[in-house]
Amino acid sequence: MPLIDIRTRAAAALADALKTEFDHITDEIILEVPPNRDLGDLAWPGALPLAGVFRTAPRAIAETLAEKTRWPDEITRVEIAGPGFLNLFLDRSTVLERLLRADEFKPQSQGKTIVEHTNINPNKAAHIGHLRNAVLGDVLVRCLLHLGHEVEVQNYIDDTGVQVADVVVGVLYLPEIDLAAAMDVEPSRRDDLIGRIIQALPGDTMPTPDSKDFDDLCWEIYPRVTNLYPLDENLAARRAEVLHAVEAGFDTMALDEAEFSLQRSVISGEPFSGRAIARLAAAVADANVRCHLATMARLGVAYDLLPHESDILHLGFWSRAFDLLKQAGAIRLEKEGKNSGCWVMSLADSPEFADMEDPDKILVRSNGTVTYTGKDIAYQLWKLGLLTDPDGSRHDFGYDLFTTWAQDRPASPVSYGAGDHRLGLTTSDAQQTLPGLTFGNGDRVYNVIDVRQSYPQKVVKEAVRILGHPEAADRSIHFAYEMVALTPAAVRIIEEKSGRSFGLDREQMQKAYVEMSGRKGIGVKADEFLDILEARAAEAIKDRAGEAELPEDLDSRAQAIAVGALRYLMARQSRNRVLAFDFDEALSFEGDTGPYLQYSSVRSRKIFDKLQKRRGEGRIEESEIDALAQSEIPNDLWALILECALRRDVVAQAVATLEFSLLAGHVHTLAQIFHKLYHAHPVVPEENENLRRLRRAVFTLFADEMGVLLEELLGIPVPEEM
RNA sequence: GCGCCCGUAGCUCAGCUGGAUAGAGCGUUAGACUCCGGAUCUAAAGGCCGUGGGUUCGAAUCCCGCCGGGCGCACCA
Repeated sequence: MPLIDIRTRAAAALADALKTEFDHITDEIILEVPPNRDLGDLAWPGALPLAGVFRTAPRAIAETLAEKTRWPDEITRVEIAGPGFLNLFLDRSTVLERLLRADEFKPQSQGKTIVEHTNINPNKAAHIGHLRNAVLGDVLVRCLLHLGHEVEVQNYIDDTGVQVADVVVGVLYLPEIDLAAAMDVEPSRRDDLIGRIIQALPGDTMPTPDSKDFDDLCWEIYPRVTNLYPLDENLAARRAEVLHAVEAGFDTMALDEAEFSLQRSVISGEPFSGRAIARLAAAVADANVRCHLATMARLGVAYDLLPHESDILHLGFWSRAFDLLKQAGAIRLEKEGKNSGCWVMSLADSPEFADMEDPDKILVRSNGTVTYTGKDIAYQLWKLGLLTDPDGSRHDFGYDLFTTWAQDRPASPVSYGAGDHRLGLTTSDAQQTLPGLTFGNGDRVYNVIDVRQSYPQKVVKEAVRILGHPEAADRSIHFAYEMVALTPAAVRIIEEKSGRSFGLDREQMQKAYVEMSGRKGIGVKADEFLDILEARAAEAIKDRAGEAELPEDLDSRAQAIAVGALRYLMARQSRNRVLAFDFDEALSFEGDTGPYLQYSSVRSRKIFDKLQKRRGEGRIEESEIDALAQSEIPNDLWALILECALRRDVVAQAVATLEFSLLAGHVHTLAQIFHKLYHAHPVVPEENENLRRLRRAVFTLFADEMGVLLEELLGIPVPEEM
């Protein structure tokens, strides 16, 4: 029985009294939790604004209502305080009792919610900015599931974009000496290097994440290519060719066939075959996707579907959306001016865009190719179930099984290749289906995307609106968050470690933070950082072990602590503030950190281990709950109980505002209350049986609550020991 | 220029639909259990909540102006 339940009933009772006593009708009665427990457990400040309306002193209003309201039975006492606050006191043992009996909350489903997150360009290793996206998206998913929603998680794969093309350009056209340097091998002829790169692909397996994976190879190649574009005009032309080849596709060409074709072209000096280029690009994208999945698996982040941009192209999603947009008169072909030859969406009629210098957005380039925003409109329509064919049926992808996965506990790492969960991917064969699974057609859609993409996101939303679906547009939500940047200190550390300079000038290094850039190669790679975190956690465990023997599960403990530190770091900061990444801060395990929370949880569970050994008692049992009825519950224990009761209120609030700092703050407060009263309320040494039972009850509640909050909601694993 | 975001303790940040004495962590200083784990706890010091107006019984929170910083306004994503 969460607190929101009592709140709702008390508010309803109060509304009734307001109606009968003052003839005042309202459905907006908000009961809040006062700043401290001396004042009460719930409070209603509503008498104050009503004083003017009723021409009565607020205290008098509050007094009347206190007396006349038929309060729910959990409320034992009502007080008037200050200028007219109505303060409610709860029956402590009743609340404790009901929380322990915890009838599980099963709400009605309100249709399917689709959450799109991660969406890393499949052309290089993930960096810590991508981790922010994945953690926020994943915590949103967990909260939605907790609130009883059906959720589908999609990780969009931009496999036909410029960025993948850039890496392919690098492989095919970067000077051999540079390419070999990027690959960290002896200089060699290109056909040999191509062979080595193809050999480095993970194939159909899921790579184990380490810092020498295929995505790390791409991380080195990519900036070398982008650095060269301004210096070499030919290279830019090559990029256009590659992009074209990628869009055209490769039919069924096998990878070894493509490899042979590319190598033969190197030797003969003939141009590369378009199909072979496209096959290579697909292999590069697929390899990077696998690496990204492996990285996210470390954090316990998983997905239901990998929609591919190439399938959006090949299955005519865009051409269908294009027709719909034309029919609706939302787009036009420009005949002159700077956008001549382009199809643009006019935004001049939308108030939000009216003041823009150029309120038009190009959806089809003058060379006939579609922009990302164009494809995104089609994708968004599909997600909302609005991409329909002329016969009224839903335009859909083909689907295949990418792999299966398993997760032992809610926050454990994800292991791919086994287990009951299926991860689907889209295919270009619309007839292909995955038995028992359907995708898309969501009632509500969250797009977890960097705030810097707000403008194109607004354009996509506006397109949905113009196509006659304003209510669907409102249910399509851009979950915007600020970027992760690096403190200058962090930049210096990376430069030192990698032995190269990013060439930032003095002015840039004086600022509060430096933006990461895949194109320039400035960034902290996700796996690299997780490795550092794990090493530091292992060190901390060893330090604390002192002379004692090292635990056998040192690695898994260190992993749990690393994940806890990282996920909490990402969750606790409000989303629209730039996260300036600093190694010292991120590697801290004390204070307001994930490990602090994990420790409080471990510490509480330990009580029961010791209790079992010394007294043969454990967690509170169902049969003992009645005996708690007459317990006197002191203030500090009560504060812990009340905080536990607050979970659903907090989760609902976090989802409504998309502010997980609220959830993080709640867990931190809870852990803090526990640590503070820990010594004052010993369980094992306590001889008084009633007192011991009460404490067992409260700590059972706390341990369970932390399990739900950390593992289920924040995805932070709680190790057996730390 | 237009739009969005940020400005809270020395530093990094919370502060929910306005509500009672603005909270954490780090850092600084001084302390703590022969006890269920010290990744802990106690205490001290540290705040014109950028600034000026407005609305309100009540403003860190809402509105307007200004100052400082960031981002966006691509035939990139």
